This record gives sequence, structure tokens and C-alpha cells, in this order.
Amino acid sequence: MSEIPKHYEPGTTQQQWFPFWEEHGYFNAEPNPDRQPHTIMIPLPNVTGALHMGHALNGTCQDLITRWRRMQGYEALWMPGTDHAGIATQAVVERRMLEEEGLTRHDVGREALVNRIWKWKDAYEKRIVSQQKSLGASCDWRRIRFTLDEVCARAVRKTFFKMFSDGLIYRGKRLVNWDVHLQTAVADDEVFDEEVDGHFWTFNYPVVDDDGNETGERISFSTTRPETMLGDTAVCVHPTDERYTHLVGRKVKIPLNDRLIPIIADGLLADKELGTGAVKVTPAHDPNDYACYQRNPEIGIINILNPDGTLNENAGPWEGQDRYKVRERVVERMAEEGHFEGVEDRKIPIKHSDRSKTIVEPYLSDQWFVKMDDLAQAAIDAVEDGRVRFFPSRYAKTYIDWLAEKRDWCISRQLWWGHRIPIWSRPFDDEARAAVQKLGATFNGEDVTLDGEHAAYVSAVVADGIQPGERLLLVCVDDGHEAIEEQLNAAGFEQDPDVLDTWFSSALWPHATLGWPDTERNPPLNEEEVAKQTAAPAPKPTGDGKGNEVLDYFYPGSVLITSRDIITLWVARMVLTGLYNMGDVPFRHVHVHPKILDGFGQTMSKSKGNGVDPVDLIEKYGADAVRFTIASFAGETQDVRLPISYECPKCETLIPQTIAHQNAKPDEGTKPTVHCPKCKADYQYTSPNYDPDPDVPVARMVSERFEYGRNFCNKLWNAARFAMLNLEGYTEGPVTQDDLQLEDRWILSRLSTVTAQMDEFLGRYQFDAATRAIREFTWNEFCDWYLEMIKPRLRDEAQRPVAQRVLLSVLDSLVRLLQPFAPFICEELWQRLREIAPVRSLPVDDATNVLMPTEVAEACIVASWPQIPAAWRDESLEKRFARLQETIAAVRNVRAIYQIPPGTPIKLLMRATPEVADELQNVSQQFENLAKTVLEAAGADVVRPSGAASFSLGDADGYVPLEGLIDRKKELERQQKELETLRKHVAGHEKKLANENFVSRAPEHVVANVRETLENLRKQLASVEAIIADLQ
RNA sequence: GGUCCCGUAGCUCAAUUGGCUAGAGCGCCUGCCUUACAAGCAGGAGGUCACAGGUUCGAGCCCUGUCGGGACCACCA
Repeated sequence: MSEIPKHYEPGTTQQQWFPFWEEHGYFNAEPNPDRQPHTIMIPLPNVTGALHMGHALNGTCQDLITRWRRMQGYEALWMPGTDHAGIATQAVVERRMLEEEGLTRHDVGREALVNRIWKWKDAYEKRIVSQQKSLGASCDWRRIRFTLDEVCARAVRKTFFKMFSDGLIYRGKRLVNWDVHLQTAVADDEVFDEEVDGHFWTFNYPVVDDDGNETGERISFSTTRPETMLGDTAVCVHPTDERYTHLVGRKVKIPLNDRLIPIIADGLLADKELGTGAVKVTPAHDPNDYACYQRNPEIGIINILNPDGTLNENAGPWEGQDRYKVRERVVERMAEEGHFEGVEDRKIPIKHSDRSKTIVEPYLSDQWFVKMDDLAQAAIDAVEDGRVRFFPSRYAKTYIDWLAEKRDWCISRQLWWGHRIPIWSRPFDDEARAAVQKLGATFNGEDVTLDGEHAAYVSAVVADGIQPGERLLLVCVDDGHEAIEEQLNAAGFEQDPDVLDTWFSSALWPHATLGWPDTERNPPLNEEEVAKQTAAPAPKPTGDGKGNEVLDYFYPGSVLITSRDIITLWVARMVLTGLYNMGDVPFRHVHVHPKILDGFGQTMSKSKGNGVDPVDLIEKYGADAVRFTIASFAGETQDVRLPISYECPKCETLIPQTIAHQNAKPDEGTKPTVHCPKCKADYQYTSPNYDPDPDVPVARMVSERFEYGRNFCNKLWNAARFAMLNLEGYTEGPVTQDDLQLEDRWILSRLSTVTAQMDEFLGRYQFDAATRAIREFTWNEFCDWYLEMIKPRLRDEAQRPVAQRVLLSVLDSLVRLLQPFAPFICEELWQRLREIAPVRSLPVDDATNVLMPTEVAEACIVASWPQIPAAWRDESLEKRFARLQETIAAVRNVRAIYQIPPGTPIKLLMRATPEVADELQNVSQQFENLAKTVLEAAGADVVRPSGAASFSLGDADGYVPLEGLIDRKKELERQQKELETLRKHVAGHEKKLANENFVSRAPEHVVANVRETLENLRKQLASVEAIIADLQ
């Protein structure tokens, strides 16, 4: 016990206690009828890369709540896992492959690419989990899930099949961004806009009469892509545009191929103010035109492009030529025919593919959609009627507004990494019909009905294909029916090559992770069990088993803790699928925490060069410090700015990061550096723009804001150190009211209040407020006052035992209260204290015996949450104590002003009412203890000695005799300044009370408060006036 | 373009939802190695609550507008 370091050493502590917790199974949660469940599903991080500060904040909040609830006696499950993040992950792996080996995915093929991504996933999942663990995440790690694992895959298949059978999933057309170089669709977030030098041509089309003869009238329009004229299916004007109203309903001829197309009116597409007011409509090659086509389907749609960027047969003579070549030809041809009106140069913003850096083309393709109507409405209702509550409540608006649009959800993605769409299709002909008939299907017209048995796992529809007149038979097969898949393959059906939107699987997270749709067995805990369970289809319900207790017990979740940018993409969809699959919401609360920005107010991200690795911070400041500081950020309103510094790898000097550091790129091979002003040397640093040279010291990114948490942990450590050094000879035993001293009753009263505050703040997810409350209690009350005040008692043999018991009791509660915030240090202290005193005098809800000897839990993480009787709160005592504190502060102030050395004793005289004087006399030894001051007299008849420094507290005045030391002029100045401040405040209060409206309309307690304050201020003012008169 | 958030001490943030003399940490100044802690202790300075109106007995907080910063969504022929 003699070995207690002066500084808290996080490293060894962290290494010791995390495995201890894990090995003892403290993180594990199992259905337990004797306890209430508490469930948190982690917002699954992408396996794209390592975790950043946002994750650290997110994880800290969740772990805090989980640990708090666990101590409160809930069966607390924090469900871990990761997301396969389709596009993002595939893109990362493909980019690497291209950079390092010069290979594209077409070179290696689907299977090999997916294998590579699995390897990537394994590596990053490992890294992510290790980051989470180093932060202290108390997840039930046995239950870790991945959105692409067998358990989740089954949920995805079941949901897709169910929705398809219910007619909620349909096949539709949609324009995608087509990368003609890679011959693949790219997602919206994989394209970037770049201005390109281009042209803005104006042409005209001749108007024709009903017989197709030109009337001589022409209609002009402009375009930046003349070749798309080949795919025009209409010319559009604004319905109120008088220049063209007479033409609406007529036709024009496209001179290039003599096709006739209608002139239509559409207020959403045409803008009277832009260009000529008339616009050509190319539904297959422009998103807005496509939307116009959806409103006016009679105009038709013509695709003119091949996947490689050449034109198809619809381009007539230009078939097979590149689109840009055709553009030139088309312009020439239009000019030859006399339909060219002009051209101007223009900078045109054009979408480029992130990966090939080439221009993408809007391209018509078949996609899968989920009908949102009823699903979205159900999810809206759940929030509106309070089944799901947002904290802070304003985020409900984001959620409802988005869902209210009820835009159908496009769930297919042209990728290889993800859940493959479980649809088999082939042209609808007799063979297809026969194959599906073998599965028990009957065809009534085009409606496909399967018989009862087959309907449970096969569903089919007939739908339009992408080519005009093309009909397809689409068959959906449920999970676990490989035999049917084989049959379909044999009959010439092909599985859809696309995969599902990542959000489709993450939307199922809250119930999929608990084993749904298997309602007969608990979800498997490890890979072996997963293999065993997924080898066979789920057993039929027998009715005699217990079913899936885990799902029954832990669903719905208690709270989802997430950041605001995925309220729509993820939160809304989880509610939607939860209601659809489970018939109940996935969680009762949604807490949305702030975002962490850098010192310049920018979102943190690796690609910006401002992404701090939480592990770097943990290494520098300790996990508890990082958690505590992060929790202090997590308030309700503001995002958090976190100024970043680079740490000199040699001397640890912090060099503030600038925007220039973030943006710096290697200059002709020379990599940018930061300059350490202390070492006078330059160092490379972690940057998104280059990899530092191997084997050179690198300046890592940290933030000195975390000293806040580190210093606090150290304070706690030393408070406990003090206690442990003073617990020698500790004996257990009860402590009664009569044993308690003023400071004991005060600290217990404060403890009762702060414990209640913790529950209140954490219950509302106000982590910042909780952090401040517990910090202030620990530092400014427990350490600054309580520990100082009991020092004399600890030195006194007679008083020592009670002082030790109360001290340990308060420290015990404190460590418990801090466990959710700073679990490592708390466990360390808990275990050390348990060696000294496994039985402690702890609060019981009993008026006679305040503290009773109680054996404590084997680990802090599973200790019970403090329940301090509210009866301990004593407001009047706290008030009296506050006067003592003020008096001592005033004396210290006098000492500081007159520069009296700390060791020199001073005297104090207090003029006060007999009651107040009595109280002060009762604690006179504390003046000696805390301020090296002798309370020489206290009473109503005390008079101010000459040559004294004075202060006034309202209901008491203090005099510190300083003959010879006092500077009359200086003291007068000081008092006059005080006088001025007081006068200002008195005037303010008087003015308020003079206002009749205030007195009559403000609530009574407010008026009473002002009166009381004013009275107090007047007393102080009178005292100060007397002091000044005396000095003059 | 729509929606939402923010602007309070040099910096980063609070202010119990409209009511005590607007607080804290860091930084700064003064004095202290006082037996748990110098990552500490004691004391102190520092604020036109972005700006302009309005509502109210009363506004940092509510309303309108302006300026500035940020986020999300939509759009960008």
C-alpha cells in the first residue's frame, strides 16, 4: 500500500482491467426475468477505415449509459458490430488494388474482388474493435455482428422476400450515373462536379401539321449536348408562356432522323426566363427530363447510348460512334439543314466519376424500389404518438419531414460487395412459365400465384423489361432454398447481378442482431454456432420450446444514440422495418449528440487532414481522460470545436494545426512538415495527402483540450491516494447522526444532491451537465473543502475512526458515480480500496443509523449505483456552510491583498448576531485549519479595531487587525470600489421593486427573492459605508 | 433553394427553459514546493450576451429583420 504513485498511470490500469472485466463476463447480457432489460444497439461503424473522434464521442455516450444502467440493476446489453458499407468499402479496396497492382475489378472478377474485400473487412473490423475496447467499450462482445454475416443475411433475405410477396418491392427504371470508362454505375456521392469548357448551342426544330408537313414555324431551344437530340421525345414549354401556347399539342420534326415529337407544357421543367423558354426533352439521358417523362409518360423514352459511351441503333447512321464524335456530326448536320442558330462558349459544370475521373453519363437502368407509402406513414405515426421520442426533441422534425415525402426507396446498387438481390429472372415465355409452374405457380393473365406451400418461400411477378415490349418473369426466393435456386438456374433464369443498398441491411440491425427471423432459437454467439444454425433452415415452431428469448427480452431497444446526419438514412428506416418485421418500434428513445468539428469549424474527417485518432489521444492522456473530456462536450445544442495540435515527436511540444497544414501536399517529392519551435526542427506529420517516409519520427495529432479530463482523473487519483494513506487502522462500524460533524453532514447533503442530479442528467442524455456536476462535487467540494476540513480529525486518535468511515463512504459513492465516465481509474481505486476495506459504512434509508457496514461488490463495474436518501439533503445546513466558506474566502483574500505570507497567523474578529456568532465559534478550529486564522472574537458587540482590513457578508462583518501592515489608502480604495459595485446592484434592485407592475405581476417568489437580495445588499452597503467612514 | 443549429470572457463551452450580482475549464496576473495532488493550492483581472427593432413588470433566452459561422436535404437544362 505504500506504493501509490503521485500521478495516475492510465496505461497499466487499462491493460489490467479490461481483460478482467471481459473474463468475468461483466459485459455479457442474458435474458433475466428478475431484471429489466436495457438495450443499446451500436450505430454500426463502416469497415471502410479506422474510427475517428465522432465514433469516440458516440461510443462514450453509449458506454456511459450502459454502465450506468448496469449499475442500476438493469440487464444492460450493448450490442456491437460493423457495417459492410457497400459502396465505400468496395471503392476503397478497388482504389488500393488499382494503385498498388494496377488492376481493376474487371481484371480480377467478382469472386476474387469480394474475397479481397472480406480480407479488408477482417483487418479493419479487428482494428475498430480494438479501438473500441481501448476506450473501454463494455459491449457484449460475444454477440458482435456484421451486416454481411450469416445471421444478418438471413434477416435481409427474409425481409426482401416478405416485402416482395407483399407487393412492396417493385422493379422500376431510374437514371444512374454511368461511368463509361469503368462501365459501371456510380453512386451520387462518388461523383464530383467540375467545370469544363463547353458550348451552348441553339438550334430549332420545324413545327409540322397533322400530316407531318412543315408549317414553316420553328421552335428554338438550347443545349450543351446536341447528340442527345437523337433521343428527344418532346419539346417542352411553360404552360403560361404566351409565346408558345398556340403550339402546345402540335408536333415538331427532328431533322436528324425525321422523327415527330410532341410539344408539351410542363411548368416544372420549362422556365420562361431561361434561354428561349423552350427546352428539348431527352428522358433517357437527363434527370430532369426523366422526371418530366414520369409526369408525361405518353411522350415515351429512347435510350441512345451503349454502355461504353458509343451510340446504339437508335442513332441511325451514327451507331457505334463515340458520343463526342456524334456531337460534332450532329451539329454539322443541323447546320447543313439550316436549323443551327448560334453557339457560345461556356463553362459547364459536369459530373465526373470519382474513380475514373472521366465524365459520367446519365443512363437508364432497371432498379429495385421499396414502396414507401404505408411504411413511411407507420414510421411517422410512431414518432408523432410518442412511441419513439427524440432527445433533443427538435430532431423529430428532420425525421418526419423526410419520411413525409414518401419517396420510394431505391434499394439496388450496381456493386459486387453486398447482399445480392434474391431475384431470378428470364424473358417471359413458355419455358419460363413452365419452370415456375413446376414450383406450384398458376398464371391468371399476368398475375402469378403460388400454392400455399411454395408461397412460403417463392414469389413471382411478370414485369416490363428495359426494351420496349420486353416481358420478364421475376422470381424471388427466400433464404435457405438453394434447391429452388438451382432449378431456376437450370431453367435459364439468372440471378440479378446487383446488390442491396447498405441501408437495407443496417435498417434491420435492431432485430437482425437478436436473431430475427429465427423465433425458435437464441441467436448464435460465435462463428461455430453461426455455422451450425445456418446450415439448416430454422426449425418449425413447435410451441413447446422457449423460442428466441434473446429477441423477446431485448427487443425493443431502450435508446439509440447517434449523430444527426443519419436520422433519415438510418434511424427512419430502422423504425420502418422494425414496425414492418417486428410490429414494434426498434427503440423508445433516440438521442442525437453533437458533431465534433476542428478548430476552424470544419467537420472532422480523414480526408480533410483533421481526423484525430482516438487511440493517439488515449495513449497520451488515458482512456478515462478522453472519455471524461468527450462527455463534457456532449450537450444539447452546440457542435463542438476541437482545436488540434501536432505533437513534436521529440519533445512533445504542441504545435497548433493550421489550414495550411491540412491542405499541404508534397511539393516535387518533398513532403510537408511541421516546425517545432522548441527543438528547432521539422517533422513529417500524419496527412491524408501523403504517407510519411518510413522510419522517420512523425508528429501525431492530439488536442490539449483533453488535459481537462486528464487533470480531473489525476485529482480523483490523489484524493483517493490521500484517503488510502489515511485509512491505516481502518475499522468497520456504523456511523450515527450524532457521530457526524458539520462537514460530514454537509458533504453527505451535497452527495445526495449530486447523485440525484446524475440520474436526472443521464436520464435526459445531458452528458455535459452530468460531467460538470460530478466534477464540481469532486474537485470543489470533496477535495477543496471536505478533505481539508477532516485532516485534523484524521490526526486525532479519538475522532479518526468516524472520520475514516465517512471519508471512505463518500469516496465509495464518488467512485461509483464516476465509474460510467472513467471506468478504468474507478476500477483500480475500487480494487485498491477493497483490499483495505471490503466492508464499508454505506448509506441506508434509515433516520437513526445513517451509515451501516456493508460488504461491497467484487468489481466496481457491477457495484450498485448509489442511492443516497433524499432526507440527507439539508438546505439550511448548506446555507450555513456557505457562510463559513465565504468567511474563509474573505480572510484569504485579505491575506493575499496584504501579501501576508501563508505561514503567518492572523486574527479575525466577526461582528454578527448571537446565532451566527455561535455557529462561527463552533467551527473556529477550521479558521485555523483552512486559513491559519485565529477567530479571536465573534458577537454582536464586536467593534472594528483601528488598522484593520474589513469585509462584509451581509449578515456578518469581519475585521482582520493588521496594525502596521495596513495601508490606509489602499484599504480605502478597495472599500470604495466595493461600495460602487454594491451601490450599482442596490440601485438595480430598488428600481425593480419601485416598479408597481413588477411587484403586482411577477410571481411572488421572484419578488420575495429580489427583496431578500436587496436587504442583504443594503446590509453590506451599510457595513462598507461604516468601514469607509471609519477609515477617513 | 428548403430545414435545422450556433454567435456569451483571449480560446472552448454553461446558464435549471423568461426571474437572485451571467458561470466554468484553459490561458493571463499575484503569491505559495502548506504532509493527496505544481497535471497542484490560495487570491485576482477579464463580458455593450453578434447587430437593429419588437413583445413583456422583466430578455442572453421569445418574435421580426440584418450580418457571420456550421450541418442536413433538395437542386444545379
